[in-house]
Amino acid sequence: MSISKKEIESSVKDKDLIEIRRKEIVNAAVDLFVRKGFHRTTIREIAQKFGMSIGTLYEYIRTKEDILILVCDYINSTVRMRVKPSVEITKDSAQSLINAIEIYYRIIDELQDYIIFLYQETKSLSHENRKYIFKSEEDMTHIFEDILKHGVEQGNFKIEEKNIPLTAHNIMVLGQMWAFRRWALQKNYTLDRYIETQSKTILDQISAR
Amino acid sequence: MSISKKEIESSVKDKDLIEIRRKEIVNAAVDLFVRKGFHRTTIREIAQKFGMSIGTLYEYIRTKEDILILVCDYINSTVRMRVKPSVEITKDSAQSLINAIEIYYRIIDELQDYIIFLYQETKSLSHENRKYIFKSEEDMTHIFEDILKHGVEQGNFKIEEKNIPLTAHNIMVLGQMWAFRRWALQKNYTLDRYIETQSKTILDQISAR
DNA sequence: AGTAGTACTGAACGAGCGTTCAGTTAAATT
DNA sequence: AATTTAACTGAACGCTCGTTCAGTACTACT
Repeated sequence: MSISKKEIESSVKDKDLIEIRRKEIVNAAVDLFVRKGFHRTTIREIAQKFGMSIGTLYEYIRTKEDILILVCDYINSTVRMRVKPSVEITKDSAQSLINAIEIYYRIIDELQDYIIFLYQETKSLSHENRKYIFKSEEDMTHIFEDILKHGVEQGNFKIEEKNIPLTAHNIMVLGQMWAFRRWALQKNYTLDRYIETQSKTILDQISAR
Repeated sequence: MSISKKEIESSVKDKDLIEIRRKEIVNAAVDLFVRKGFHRTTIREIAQKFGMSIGTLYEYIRTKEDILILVCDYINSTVRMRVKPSVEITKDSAQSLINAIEIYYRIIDELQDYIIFLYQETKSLSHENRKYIFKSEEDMTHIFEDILKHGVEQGNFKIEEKNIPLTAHNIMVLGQMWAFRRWALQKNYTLDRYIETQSKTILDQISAR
């Protein structure tokens, strides 16, 4: 699931302990990063937040960017792990899609601060690690692509083959927009209404008439 | 047009000179910010880039954040100033909308680095200045709202009254997505094709059948 | 010529921060 | 009991960077 975790070196030998400590690090860092941003959060704060010394912290990571990778990875897999098992592709393609959209959009609402954080701090990652985050986002896109493809095969949806990926991206971005445009949207719409309206719009668009 | 410019204090008296120097500052800063990000860019680099001393630079701004405000403001007004005059509301609502979308999406393509920058660094602004940027984005949204409203009145579009703002946001975000999802989209689609497909999708959605 | 005001200069200040490392503690091994 | 190893500690290092300010250059007015 998380490739990057394994790639970050540590001077501690005990693999289980690494797992435990890194979870503590991520838990402390995620809050601080989301609230204050990556650059404004200091190593000192992160260490202090769960009562570890700076020295020990540095036994489990090499640089501050490592923590950012851990956090980004954590957010991404949280979203993915909660969407994937709930999504099911049934014969009723429209209903499958509506379900998937609802699940995804509700998670975005719940984790909106984290989603915004991802949008804003991905750029602070090195090229290679950024690619990893994009990869993870493409995995999510595939979930929707699969539903769409299946719907097309069943004759329920009408989308040109080569537009399926684009449609999947549209569905995702219209969801993420709930987070990063909240200053406008959440003043005027409730989440329920938003989900309903957007799903209807998307379905109208692709339904075979 | 630019409220914030007037609000940033300067110890220099000559208003015209302030205008000139600030343009130089913005020109130098915009490139560096977009390339390296706000936090990684130093005052020294900005000053050096156009051969001004650090001391002088500080005669025209109070803090580094002032430069960020100037840059964000510059990007926003550039987009707005290039879209607004080109948009016209004619009797052919569909054509008006297609035109507006094309103009806006092409500018996004041209200024994609700047758009991404705005998305990522708005959070570095103080609460008040962030509100100003959101305000500016809402102004852009109104351009599309007006076209939609007019189309509804003419009986060409079929959108529920209270969904007009949401539709306008959708149109904008589907454009901006071309920039911040370029790692996926620009591999698989050309700009022309993207504009065509998205416009058709949007129009299908709102056209009175 | 003298004075005042304006724009400009860049060395110096000082605070903050990521990172290191000499040393401590405690458990495991011999 | 002695020795080795693993995990942990936090003061100290060194560097960066935003910001200031005493001083210079130049112009305009008296």
